[in-house]
Amino acid sequence: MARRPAPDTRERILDTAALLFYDHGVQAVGMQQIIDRAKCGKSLLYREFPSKAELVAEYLERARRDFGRQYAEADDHAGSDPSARLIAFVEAMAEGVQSPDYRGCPFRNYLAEVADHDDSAGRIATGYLLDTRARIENFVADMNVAAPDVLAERIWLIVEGLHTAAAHPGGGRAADVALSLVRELVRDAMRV
Amino acid sequence: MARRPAPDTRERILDTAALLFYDHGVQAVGMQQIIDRAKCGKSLLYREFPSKAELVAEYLERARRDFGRQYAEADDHAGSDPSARLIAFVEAMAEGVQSPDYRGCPFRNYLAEVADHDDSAGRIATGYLLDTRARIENFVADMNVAAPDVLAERIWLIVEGLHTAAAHPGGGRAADVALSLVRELVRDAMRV
DNA sequence: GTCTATAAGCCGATAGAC
DNA sequence: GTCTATCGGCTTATAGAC
Repeated sequence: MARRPAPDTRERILDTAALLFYDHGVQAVGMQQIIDRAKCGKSLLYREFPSKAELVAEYLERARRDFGRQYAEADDHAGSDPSARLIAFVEAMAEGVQSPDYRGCPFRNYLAEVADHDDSAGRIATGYLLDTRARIENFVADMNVAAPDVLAERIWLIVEGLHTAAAHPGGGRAADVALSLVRELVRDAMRV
Repeated sequence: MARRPAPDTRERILDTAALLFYDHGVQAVGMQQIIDRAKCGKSLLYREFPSKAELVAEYLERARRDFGRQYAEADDHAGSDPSARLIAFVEAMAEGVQSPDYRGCPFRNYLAEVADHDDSAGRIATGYLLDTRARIENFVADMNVAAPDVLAERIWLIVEGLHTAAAHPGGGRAADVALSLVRELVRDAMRV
């Protein structure tokens, strides 16, 4: 018999690739870099991930799952009031940008650096954005406010700004600013 | 003497490079592509721009000048009231994202795709963002509102969101949303 | 480990104005 | 013919892929 495959190879490679992709951008990272860092051979990487495009897609897909889990957990603690759930969702996103080595949202970064949004990874990234936006719209729709479309559009704009501003110089307060503004908009919308 | 140099060579190359860089991202565009499109030889490009990094820096520097001119023109028509000048500034930025082939802010895109912000181009991009933010802060400071820092931070977040959201699917209304929200924040801040 | 494509950058070759 | 702006192939490194 031959050597048994290490069980966590795929995850280890994906971990390594994810770190590099996030820190340096997808295009700037070569397959050789990932191989060196993951301490695996080329054939092993290419057995698990048939191409770089596939590896990138898996990186984003896993990020989507991870984010989805975080948001689901935040939602569990938020009770059933739609406005509370909305705030909890924005809080969870705001928490995500607070890391000192935050370098932007992986999906937004991918869409900014790759022009073609119709490949596999691009569809995951745009899908994530559309899902996030739809989630906000659904929460707002359940809130019975006067102009739900306006409120949802505004919150979406702030969420976009949150992820972008936090990655820029002097963006350390973006999370607080976004949260306070969303809270105020929600409060005002429900008061009327 | 001998053959005269074509007068607009440098501008033509820079025009071509700018279009390609903006449409496909800086990293995805090769020097050969620029050479082919600009219908010039390699030596000519390398005589005008000693390296790709220099060419990218010139692309961003020219964009900064162009944007600066647009904003200065908008400011000329805005009168002297700081709140009107602030609104005019945001209107000018909102107009900029309305193009059907808008693919994001060139500076923000560059920072998203290149991790190292300490090279020549990166300093131009971060400088542009810091200048824009400072301009907003200065307008707000001149407005004599109760909490100028909060207002400026909020408007900056919305401006970041404007540029990001407009490049994403379904972002066609981002300009209107951002403008109406900024107008409302300014109005509320001055009412109190 | 090797192979092919392509990147950035360099230099000999070409050609057009005097 | 000569001088120089410009061209396009060449070199080396590195990419992705088998």
